[in-house]
Formats: sequence, structure tokens, C-alpha cells
Amino acid sequence: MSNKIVLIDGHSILNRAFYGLPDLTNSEGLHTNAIYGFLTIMFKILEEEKPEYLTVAFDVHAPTFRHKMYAEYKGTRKPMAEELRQQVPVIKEVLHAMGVLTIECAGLEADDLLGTLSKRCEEKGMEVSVISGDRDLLQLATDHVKIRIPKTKQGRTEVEDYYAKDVKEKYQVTPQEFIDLKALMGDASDNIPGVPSIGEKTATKIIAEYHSIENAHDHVEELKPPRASKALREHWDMAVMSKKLATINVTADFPYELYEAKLGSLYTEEAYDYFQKLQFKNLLSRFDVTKAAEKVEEGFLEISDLYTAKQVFLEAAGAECVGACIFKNGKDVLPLFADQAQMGGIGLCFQKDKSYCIRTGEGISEKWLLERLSETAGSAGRFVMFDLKEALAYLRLEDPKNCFDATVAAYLLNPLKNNYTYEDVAREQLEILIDEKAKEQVKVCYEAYTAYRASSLLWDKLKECQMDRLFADIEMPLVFTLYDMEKNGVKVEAEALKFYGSQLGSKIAELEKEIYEDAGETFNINSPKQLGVVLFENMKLPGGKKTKTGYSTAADVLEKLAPDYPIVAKILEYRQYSKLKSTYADGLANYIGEDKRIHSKFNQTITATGRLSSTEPNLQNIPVRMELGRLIRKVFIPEDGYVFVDADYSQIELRVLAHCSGDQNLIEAYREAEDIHRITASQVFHVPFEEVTSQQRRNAKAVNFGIVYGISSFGLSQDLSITRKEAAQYIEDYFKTYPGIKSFLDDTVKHAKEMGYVVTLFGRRRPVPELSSSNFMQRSFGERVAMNAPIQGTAADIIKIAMIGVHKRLKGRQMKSRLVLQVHDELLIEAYQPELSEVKEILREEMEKAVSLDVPLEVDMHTGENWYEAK
DNA sequence: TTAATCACG
DNA sequence: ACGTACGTGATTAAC
Repeated sequence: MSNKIVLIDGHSILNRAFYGLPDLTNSEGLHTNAIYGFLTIMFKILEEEKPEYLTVAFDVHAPTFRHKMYAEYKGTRKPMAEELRQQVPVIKEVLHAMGVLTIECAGLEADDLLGTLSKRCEEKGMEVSVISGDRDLLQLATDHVKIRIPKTKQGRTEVEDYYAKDVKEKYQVTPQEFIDLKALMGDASDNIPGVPSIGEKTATKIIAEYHSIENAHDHVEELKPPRASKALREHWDMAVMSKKLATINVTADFPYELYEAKLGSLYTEEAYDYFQKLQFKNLLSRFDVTKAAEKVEEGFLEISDLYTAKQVFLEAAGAECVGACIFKNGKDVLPLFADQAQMGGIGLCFQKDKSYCIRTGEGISEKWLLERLSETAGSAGRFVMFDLKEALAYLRLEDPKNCFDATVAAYLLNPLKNNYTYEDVAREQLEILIDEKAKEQVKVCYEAYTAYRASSLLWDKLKECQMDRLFADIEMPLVFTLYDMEKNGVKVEAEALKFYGSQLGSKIAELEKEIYEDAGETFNINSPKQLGVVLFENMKLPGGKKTKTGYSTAADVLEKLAPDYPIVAKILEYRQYSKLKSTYADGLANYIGEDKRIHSKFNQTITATGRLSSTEPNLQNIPVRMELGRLIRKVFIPEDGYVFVDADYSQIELRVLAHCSGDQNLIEAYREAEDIHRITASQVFHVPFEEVTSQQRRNAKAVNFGIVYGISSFGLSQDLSITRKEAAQYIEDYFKTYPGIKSFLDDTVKHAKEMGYVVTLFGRRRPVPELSSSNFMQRSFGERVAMNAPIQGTAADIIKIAMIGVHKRLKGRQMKSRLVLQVHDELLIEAYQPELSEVKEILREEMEKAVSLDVPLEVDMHTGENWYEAK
């Protein structure tokens, strides 16, 4: 027979969770971190204790007796953060949905409820666990009442347990005496003043000896040290009041029926809906797989004989919609050589209550299976997969128009997520939970099934958000373009790269030696921590602290010291060389394939704004700004008989801004100007075009950049090393010159605050949940994001259109020239010599005519025998 | 796994 | 009063 009860201090645990976890929001912008943390802690406790009863106590937000007393003493409590406040009613609803009893009582604090309940339950002979983040509650500990204090340490929650003996052990006082201890030492977090000049040490000594403040007061003359004796005499009233404040009422009168606290199943349907809405994905796995899912699985079939497989493909021919997946066998194979990867088989689903897992094997060859799948895809009304780009390595798809990449669709609907797996989509769109431990064939069937079922739901949502055109006309065709780019890769001269690396290596060794000599000791220069200690403590350079963990040794800090201290200059140089060597020289070498080419990945579902990202390796951040780094571009070369053509948009983001804002002045400027920063300077600073100084131009350029980033006076002042006031003046002058921009940015932020998202010219959305934050910094960040995302995103849309156009024309004419890289506003083509002039024409046309704006889109183009020359 | 740093647009 | 520019990815050290 279990006779255990768990009592939770609701607000205290919410608070712990709120401050212990990073800010989380669901897609509606509701903050959820405290709720999530609370539930995690609660589940952990319940699993450990397996109690029969559970009750969560909350404070009522009317002033209570103890607060009122304190308010008279000194002001009021700090108000609760808005992000936390909004989570309080939600956790109560969630608990209710799980059948957990919550109590609150006007005029009583949660402490009093907990104290009274723990006493009542103990008297009934029950074992009691009280969960709180507050040490106050330690006074409730007995042999049968355990106080449990959860601590979040690096993401993991550990719980400290206190029975009466543990309190005594740790604090040298009994739980009862703990009240007196608090009365003397006070507790800032619980607004208990205590006696001035008596701290933890003294208080413990006094209470351990005299056991109560009253007894201590009776012997006040004997108290040591004299300071404490004096304090207690002079502030006796404070001690008495503090004791009253610190005492938890264990005989409060409120209605409570134990049977109501009896635990049933927490995992109810209602609770599931809440968890779904709150997007607590890993908590959802606690719910039993739904009955509906069990029914779905009845229709799953594993096939490994040719005859049945043939039947299935016959049935699938001409289906309205086909969902599919391809799975590998055994260990992962390098994606570069996906063609050679060992295939385990495929998943296939083309009707709502059946899904197949077809394995390769004796009767069924890989080749045959892929051919059938390709045919099926071709004849389908719609062919749906997750991560279609990866699958293209296996399939021959003739007409991309009927293809639907569910990963990309899910990304467009919410670009802020980290991943878009079929499990996620099944849960979000189909409300099906997939058991992680399910057998391979079941998972394979689920993936195909999810692709089949979710595509129409995703498509409807895309239409609802007016992203259907963006999806069908830009993102889906782009999948094919990116696949070809990845397959093409870019040729790299391994020998030259190796030589470059070894040169850097000797330079690094030289600098290392000099730095150790200057410092008078050896240390790891790559460790910011060690470096900080050497520079700012051992060598006593000025410029002290900056980060939480120690000194900042970032470049902008060191640059200020470099002119005066040769060692700092050497460190900066060392950093530069070692970055080049580790990331670029050595880093890139690891990715050169047998074909002497690097096949970097272009990711389509990573960024919040719609840009692409490049990984394994990242070819979008190859050095260019510094000559030394720029040299590395010489190792990127075209195939024999080919040349590079590199084209980049000139200030595409600013042009997008000019168009979207409709600011006549800026539009005019772009229609005429050769040099937009100069013309901006001329207009903002009211000087003739010819008389603009280089300083003025630099400033104007910085303002132009700032505008695109979502301007702030602080940011601009940092960039230009001027005061905030001066920066604010620049911004004001800029907006005076271009009033259309000011109103556009204001309108964008306003729209974002109303709708919760911003939109690009082509309908791409980015949610901005930060805008509803009560935290100034977070909200300001949201405002900058709202200003930047439509601009950066529209530019991304435009170059995507250009890429598709270029790709289509090159392919359509069966040219040998190929697109190899995209770097946000730049395209690199490996052009077959005889096709060079045609390629240049195509590239310019497709880029300039990707979209018609109110300002011209200008493209700079260069050719060369390597990337260094072509840029 | 996270924080710091630095490469790019 | 708050304390930052927007968007990425790779490497390294240190927990």
C-alpha cells in the first residue's frame, strides 16, 4: 500500500525553471520555458517517488498577510516578468488536463498551504515530499516529511533531499530552529530583513547555542561577538518581525479532500493537445502511441519478394499521390558517393490505409527497385519525399513539376526550426507519434505514409499563407538546381593547397616562438582563457574584463592594444595565420574527393531568412577581404578547357530596400548613381557630389549597411567608433533625406507586431516571436530582425530565381558549362571555353532580369583561370 | 556540449 | 536603465 504524497510549490518551481532554461516559445509566440521546466522536474520526481497523491500549491496574487507586513517594512516585491506571468495560467490548465490537483487560497501563501498539508498528511501516517526551490521550506522537514530542492546544473536537474536530520547536518540547526536562523540572518529572496550585521555564520552560531531568538535575547549580554549582541538588542523588533515573516503557518484552515489529489493517468488526450500546442516534442513521447496509429500500422507491409513487389508497383502506376523514401543499409556512406551507397530498400505509400517497405535482396536488385520507383514517380500526380535533394542521387526524375519535398514545405511554414524530419511532420500535421524504438520496416512505412498523407495538408497551409507560388515556382525547382551544383562540385588543386598550408605552418611556428619570448612563458595561444590571463594578469596590459568567463581577447579589443604592444600585434597575426591554416588550408583538404573536386552541401532549410547555407565544407566563407586569405582562392580552379565566370549583384539588399520602400529619392539615386554611398553622403551631409570627402563616404556607407541590419544608434556608433549621439544624428539626417525608408521600416515593424511575422517580396515568411517579449533587449532584437528579414530574404529570393533561370538555360541547351557555387549575392560558373560568351550573356540576363524592380539590378562579372582572378 | 573566435555576405 | 548591429559555419578549448 502506497501512502505517499508529493506536494509541489508551484510558483517556486516555475521560477526555477524560468530562470534556469533559455527562452523558448511555441510558433504562436507563447513563452513556454517555465512550463517545460516545471513539467520536466515534476515527471522526474513522480518517476522517482511513484506517489499515490499529488498536489500543486500556488500563491494567489492578492497581497497576503506576510507580504503586507513586508510592504510596510520596505516597498513591494519586484513584479513578475511578463514572459513568466503568461505561463502561470497555462501550467494550471495543463496540470488540470493531466488530472493533477492544484490549490490556491486567498490570504494564504503557497508555503502555508504546503506546510499545513504536510503536517496533516504526516499526522495521517503518510510519507510526504515537498518540492520547492525555496530553502524556507526546510523548516517543514521531519522524519516523514522530506524537502526536495531541484537544482539545474548544466541542463540536468539534480535534487537535494532534506529530512530533519539532513537539515541539522547541513545547517547545524533543527528545522524548527531554522526559522530562528532566518529571523537573524534574513533572506533577500524571500524579503525577510533579518537583523542587520548578522550574517549566516553568526546566526548559525547563536541559534546552535541558544536554539531560539527568544532564548538568545534572554542571554543577550553573553552573546558573542559583541557586534551581534549589540545588533540584537538594538534591532530586537526586526528579529521578532522576521521570525513572524519566516514562520510558515502549519495550521491554516482551508478545504482539502485527499481523494481529489489521487493520481490517475497523467497522459490524457486533453493533456496531449496541450503538449502539442506547446510544442513539447520530447514530452509527447511519454504518451502512448494513439489508437489511430495502431490502426495505421495494420496497413504496413514488408516485402522482399519480387512477385509481390511487382504487384505493388503495378498498383501504384498512375496514382494521384505517391509518398516514398529510400533507406540505406548498415553504416553510413559518404554522401559524396551516394550513388554507390548500399541501399536497404524503399518505402512506398499511395493509398491512405496502406504503406509498403520493399527491401532489396535476392530477387530484388537495387537497380530494378530504383527504376521502378523512378517510373512510379514519373507517372504519379504528385510525388512526395522528405529531403528530395538527397534522393535525387538515386532517382531519375524526368519532370520535376509533380515533385513535392515535404522537408522544404515544412521549412517554409516555419523557418525557425532546427530540423524537419518526417517524425516532426507526422506529429504536427497528422498527429501521429512514431515510436523511436519501432522496427526499421515500420519506420520506413511511416516515412512514406507521412509523405503521402502530409503533402496535401502542407500544400493547403502553404496556400493559406500565400507561399504556394514561392514553393512551387522557386523552392521546388531550386532543389534540382542545388542537386546539380552539389554533384558538380568545384575543382581544387590539392598540391597548391598543401603548399599554402605548409607556408602558413612555418609562419605560425615563427610567431609562436616570438610570442613566447615576449610573454616570458609558453602557453596555448589558441586558448582565449590562457591568453587573457597572460596578457591582462601576467603582463598587466590595460583593457581588463569583458565576458562572464574572463577577459575578452576578441580582435576588436586586441586591435586597440596592438600599436602599443608588439606581442598583441603578433597574436593577431598568429590568429590570422592559424585560422587560415586550420579552417581553410587543412580544413578544405579533407574534403577533396577522388575526382579532385569538393562537393560542398547547399542547405535549403537552415536559415531564418531564406538564404542558403553551405556546409561540409562551408564554401560561402572563403576569405576575400584580406589579401593573405584571398590567395587561397587561387586553388579553386576550373577543369581543363574551362574558365570561371563569377558574377555578383551590386548592393542588392540596398536596391531591394529602395524598391520595397518606394522612397523616390533613393530610387532616383539608384537610377543615376555610379556610386551610391557617395551620393548618399552628398545628400545626407548636404555637400556637392564632387566634394564628398572619403570620411563622409565611409560614414554614409556604414549608415547604408546599418539600415539593412535594422539600424540602431548603438550599433552604428560601434561600427564608426563615434558616440551614440553622433550616430543618432546621422540616422536622423538619413531618414530626413529618405523619408520613405523611415516609414517603410516603421510600417514593417508595426506589421510584424500585429501579425507576428514579416514577409519578403515573394511571400516568404519569418516569424518574429521576440517582438512580444517584455525584455527590452529581446524586443529590440525583434525589431531589427523585422527590418532586416524582408530585405535579406527578398535578396535571397531573387538570386534563387536567377539560379533556377541560369540552370534551366544551361541545361536546356545541353551546354557543358555548369553552375558550381552560390555565395548569397554571387554565382560562380565553370564555363566551357567555347560557350564562354553565351554563358556570360545567360548569366547577366538571368541575374538582371530575375525580377523587375523600380531600380535596376546591376551585375558585376569577371572571368579567370581561378577563383582569385575571377572575383 | 558550449563559448569564444573569426571567416563570409 | 537596459547593453546590440542582420544572416551563416568551422575550429578550438574546456567543461
